[in-house]
Amino acid sequence: MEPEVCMNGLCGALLAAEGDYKKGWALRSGGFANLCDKCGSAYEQLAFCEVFHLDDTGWRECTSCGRRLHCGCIASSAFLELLDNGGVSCISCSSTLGHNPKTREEKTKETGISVENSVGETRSSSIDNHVNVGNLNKIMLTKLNDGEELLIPSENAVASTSQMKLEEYGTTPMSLNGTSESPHAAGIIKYRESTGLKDVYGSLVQTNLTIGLSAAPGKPVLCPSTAVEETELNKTFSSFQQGTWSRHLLPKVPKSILPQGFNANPGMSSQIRVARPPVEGRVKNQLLPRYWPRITEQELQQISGDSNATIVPLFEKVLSASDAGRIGRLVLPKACAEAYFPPISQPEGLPLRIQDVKGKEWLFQFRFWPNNNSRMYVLEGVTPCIQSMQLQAGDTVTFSRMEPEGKLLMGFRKASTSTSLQLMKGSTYSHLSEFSRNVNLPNGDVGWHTNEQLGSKLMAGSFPPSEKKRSRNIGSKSKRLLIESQDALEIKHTWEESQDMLFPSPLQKPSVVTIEDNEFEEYEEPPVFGKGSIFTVCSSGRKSSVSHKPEQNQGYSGIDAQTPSTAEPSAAITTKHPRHRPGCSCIVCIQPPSGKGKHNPTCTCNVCMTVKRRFKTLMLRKKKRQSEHEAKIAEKNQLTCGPPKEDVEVSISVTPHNQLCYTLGHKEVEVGFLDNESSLLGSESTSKGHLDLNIHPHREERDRANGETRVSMMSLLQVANLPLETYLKQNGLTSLISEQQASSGSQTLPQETGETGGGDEEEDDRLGDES
DNA sequence: AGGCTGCATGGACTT
DNA sequence: AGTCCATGCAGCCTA
Repeated sequence: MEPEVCMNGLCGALLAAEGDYKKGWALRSGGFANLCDKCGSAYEQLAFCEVFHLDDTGWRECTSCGRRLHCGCIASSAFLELLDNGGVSCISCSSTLGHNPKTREEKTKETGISVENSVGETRSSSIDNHVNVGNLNKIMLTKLNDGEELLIPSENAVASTSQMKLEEYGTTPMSLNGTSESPHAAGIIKYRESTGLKDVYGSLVQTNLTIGLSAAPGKPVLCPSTAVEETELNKTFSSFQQGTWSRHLLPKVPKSILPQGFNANPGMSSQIRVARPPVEGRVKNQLLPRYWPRITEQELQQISGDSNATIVPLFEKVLSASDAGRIGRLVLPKACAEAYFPPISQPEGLPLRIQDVKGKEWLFQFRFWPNNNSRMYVLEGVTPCIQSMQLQAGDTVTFSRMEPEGKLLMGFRKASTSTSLQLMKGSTYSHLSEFSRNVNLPNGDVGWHTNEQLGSKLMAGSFPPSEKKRSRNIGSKSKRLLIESQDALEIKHTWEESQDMLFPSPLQKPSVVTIEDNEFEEYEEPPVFGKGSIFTVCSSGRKSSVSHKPEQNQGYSGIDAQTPSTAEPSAAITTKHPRHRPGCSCIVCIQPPSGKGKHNPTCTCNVCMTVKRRFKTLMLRKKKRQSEHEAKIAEKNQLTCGPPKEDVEVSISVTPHNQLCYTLGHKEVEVGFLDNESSLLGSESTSKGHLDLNIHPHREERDRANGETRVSMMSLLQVANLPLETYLKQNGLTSLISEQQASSGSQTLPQETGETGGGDEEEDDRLGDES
């Protein structure tokens, strides 16, 4: 399909070929996505005038459900004129054509900026935050509510595609003036709305406003833009470190982002979380905005009680897993530590008294470690304090200073309440407010990131790149913690899916235990991962009965779904394998690459050979253990009728994805995928007898209407009892025969007959060493 | 054995 | 290329 031109043909923008945007929800640079209200899936909407596809009417189809979606969102509204006939045109075309802008204006007057988005809901914002996009290189925003001017220099222009990276926040750009100075607004705002989860917040507009104000009234105020990256903010804000808070400039929160029942009112802006740039000049260019203390105006007002003390927010930090862990060491941002904490010259540092939200004083050791010719500052002994605050990874600790005493204060903000709940309650900084009832706002600028994390933080399963930066710091554990309460459902779902991957020992029948209306199969033997299990819920519960459905695993990636860690999603994500290097042949590193056809059955690459070796090892081990097992059974049968415990220590399973796994105790190891048409352990008539390392389980899933394919334990045992050579020949692994012969008695066999525990690791290590 | 300490490592990010 | 920082881990300490 040839790229099309903008439907009005005036701006000349090339529109994406259909195939480009229908590939899925994966975002490309400059693109953004909307969520389909029907299926919740995202569809890609490319940056307007860059590549933006409109069909004849300006509607598009959800790539998932086919539902037609309106090309409207708060961002695109900056560019689009929603036509009466349902079509869409960009503002430049619209203005040229003389389209009556009142359509949107009127909507705007009703609810601020009000544009129907893809789901038909009304996204609104204050009219004062009227979207305005000027030309690409220069934007002048004028006449704020109070008459102050905002000037966005060209180098920081909102629409500077080269600099603006709004996706850093996953937010919706908004500018701040009430008049559009640029009738030919055809700027491109790089914008990404969070996608990937069927999240109630996914459709919420996120607003990110960052404004620098000079203290001098009347002067043009440099505004780094409503959407610039942090570095830009840093640069720009450096000019305003000594400015004053300008509460009047706080943007109003779009209704749509507010919790239900939260009515917009003039005080609403007070609840916008503000990232304050550092108040002290010595770090103004060093402290990343992520460490800027964020505080809502309402919180400030709460703090501004009747106390005479002045609270100076210094910085904040999202707790990492390490910070919140039991080690009790809180890594301090270097710049923050050097800026706000006493200077230390010795690694031992010095004790630091910090008062917590309850007024309790804690004594920490503020010290540093030499690190790469630099320093790594830590607060030691924070565990009791963190536990006292019930903080977890993902929560935020805030450091402030009480003036004039200079006492350090430590507040916190729970991740679970840092967004909508806090907006609702407006008590985010209530902890901090306990410090004082009166605060003189430090001179500073306003840099606010309105609900920057609303929604984007929720993308536990698919953090948008915009959150990459922040998520990096907090890791997957933090992702878990950043999940809103509503997303507990997601966790539960994952848990269910994990349950779904358990399968009882084939040799034992599970007993059913009911826990909180959920019926669980209780296994005397450890369940096997990678096989289907039965997860049921009582009739009184939420679900009646859930049998195994391959589709349920669609949410998994091909790898994750089969790895044991899937049962612990966070663990699966946090594994970074820092010690793994190229050539590592551990089971993680040799995950079969996706894409059928990359590996032939005769492929002798490291991955294939390792898999084959392992399979061979498995078979040998299986054979040996089976013979031992049978001997034990015979022995036990003479004494008792109880089933042998060792039965399922080793098992082979074929998942519904045709994935061949073997399980050692609790440990499940993926071997590879069975060829689509073959059953590795099945009948000879259908077996091609080779491992296909590249079949994507989900693709196979779709092709396979029968659902799961399982091999009975007995057949596995039969296979295991076959002479290895026979088996290998049957299954096209003849190459391994010669290999085995070559290596028999030297390396493999002695180890194969060794201890069961750690056998895989031993082999991994050996293979790794070999490689 | 388990906890603690100090350092090393490496990915992510910045310059 | 340099820097930051989250985290792993070896070695030491302690119960």
